[in-house]
Amino acid sequence: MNDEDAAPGLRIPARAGTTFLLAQLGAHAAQRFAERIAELELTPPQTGLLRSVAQRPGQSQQAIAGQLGTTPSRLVGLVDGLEQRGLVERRRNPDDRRNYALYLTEAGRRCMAVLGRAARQHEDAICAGLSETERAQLHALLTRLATGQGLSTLAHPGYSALTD
Amino acid sequence: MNDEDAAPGLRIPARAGTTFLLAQLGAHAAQRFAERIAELELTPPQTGLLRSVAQRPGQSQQAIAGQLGTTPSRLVGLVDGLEQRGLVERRRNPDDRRNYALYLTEAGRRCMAVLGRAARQHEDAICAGLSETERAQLHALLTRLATGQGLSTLAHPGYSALTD
DNA sequence: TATTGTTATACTCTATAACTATA
DNA sequence: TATAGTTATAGAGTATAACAATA
Repeated sequence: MNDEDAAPGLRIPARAGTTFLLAQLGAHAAQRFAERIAELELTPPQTGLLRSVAQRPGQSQQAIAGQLGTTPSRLVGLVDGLEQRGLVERRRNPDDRRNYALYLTEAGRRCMAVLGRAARQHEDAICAGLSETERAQLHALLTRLATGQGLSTLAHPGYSALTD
Repeated sequence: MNDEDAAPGLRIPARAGTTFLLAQLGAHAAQRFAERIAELELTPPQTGLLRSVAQRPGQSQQAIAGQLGTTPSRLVGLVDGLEQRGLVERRRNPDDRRNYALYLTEAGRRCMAVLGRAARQHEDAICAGLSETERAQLHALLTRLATGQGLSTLAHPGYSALTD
C-alpha cells in the first residue's frame, strides 16, 4: 500500500511510498540475483549458506540455521546438496559426535570467488544510473535504515530465500 | 551475496552490498506491512488487488492479473474473498457477458482509507531515524533506481505477494 | 475459433513433529 | 533427560492446463 492519501475520495498515488519502493526494488534485486546465480546452478538459499560457512567456518548446522532464520531440518537438504557437489564439508566433532562442523572445501572457496564477481556485476546492474557519490549516499541511508530496524549483516527477517 | 570481495582468501564482508541491503530491507518492510494489515484481516495480495481496483475502476480480472504480474486463475479466489466481505463488486458487462468489471464498494473505499493510514504509519516506522531531508533524498534515489530498472508504479516483478 | 472466467491438478518451498544417535 | 541431526508429513502459495460460457 503506497497510496499515501487513499482518503475517502480515492486519490491516485502521485508519489510511490518509500517502503513500497523498498519492497519493490528489494524483490526485483533478489530476483535478478537469483537469475544470475542460476547460471552457476546455485539457488539463493544455497548462496546464503555458503556465505555463512565462509564467514564463520566450523559452525554447527543448528547455529547456521539460527543465523539464517530458518529451521535445522531445512539445512539438511541444503548442506546435502552442497556437500555432494564438493563445495562444503561436514566434519564430525570427536568430542561431541552429535554435531557436525561445516567448512568450505577448496572448490567451495573458488565458488565464493565466482559468486563475489557475480555480486559485483549484479550491484553494478542495479545501481546503474547512479553516480559514485549517489551510490555512497544510498548505501549510507540504507545502512542507517537497517540499523534502525535491528537488521544484522547475516540474519534475515524470514525471507532467506530472497536474500542476496 | 554481498561479499564484495570474496576473493580466494575468503574475506569477511566489512561492508554489506547495496543490493543486499535493498533485498533485506525490502523483505523486512514487506513483512512488517503484512503483519500490520493482518490486523485488518487483509493479506498483501488482497491489498494489491484493492489498490489496483481503486486506481482504475472497471477493469476486467484479466487486465488486473496482467498489472499485478499474476495469473487470471489466481485472481478468482482473491476477488471471491473481497467480494464476500463486501469490499469489491463484480459487475457484468451487458455488451460482452464474458467478462466482469471490478469496482470498489462504499465499504471498499472506507477500507482503502484505513489502509492509507496504516501505510503512513508503516512508512514512519520504517523510516524512523531519518530526517525529513534524508527521507526525501532516499526517496529520490530509490525512484531513480526503480526507473532505471523499468519498474512501474503498479506492476511488480513477480513477487506480488510481498508488495506493499 | 477465440476469449473470460473458472476449476482441477500439480509443483515448490518451507515448517512442524516424530525419530535416531549420541551425550 | 536433553541435544544435533535427520526423516516424514503437512501446509501455504502459486502456476499450468483443462473446462464452460460467451462471443
